[in-house]
Amino acid sequence: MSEVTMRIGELARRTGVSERSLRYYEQQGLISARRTAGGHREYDVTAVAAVDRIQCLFSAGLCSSKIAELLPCMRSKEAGGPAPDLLHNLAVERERIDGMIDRLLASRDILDEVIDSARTPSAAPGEAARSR
DNA sequence: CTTCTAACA
DNA sequence: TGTTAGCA
Repeated sequence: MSEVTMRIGELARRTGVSERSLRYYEQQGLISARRTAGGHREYDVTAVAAVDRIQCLFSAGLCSSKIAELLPCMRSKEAGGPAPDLLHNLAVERERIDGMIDRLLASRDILDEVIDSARTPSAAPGEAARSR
């Protein structure tokens, strides 16, 4: 079976994130890794899920600094609760993501229009009706 | 061969 | 980010 720890090469392979990016994540304080006697980064299996979540947040448009603030709030309940303005930032990000979702749905509708018309030669979408 | 850091044809 | 250099 797979070991409980892995080095950067395997974490990169398992997450699809480049080793370069993994080291960058660490510089930004997004992930942590202990070092072997030789100075090589050593990750435990939970790092895979951690990197996946970071990627998820990055793809949603959050910058590394926001992600860095957000992550610690997931591990355990901060003594005193999440920072006051952090909560505000997250609400703003949430609204932005809602906007992205709307645009994605609209984009999908446009693709569906083309896909559907290709299946049914009946009508032509938009004005692109030059089907040779 | 793999990883590390630092830096840029 | 990629990629490369020079080590360990």
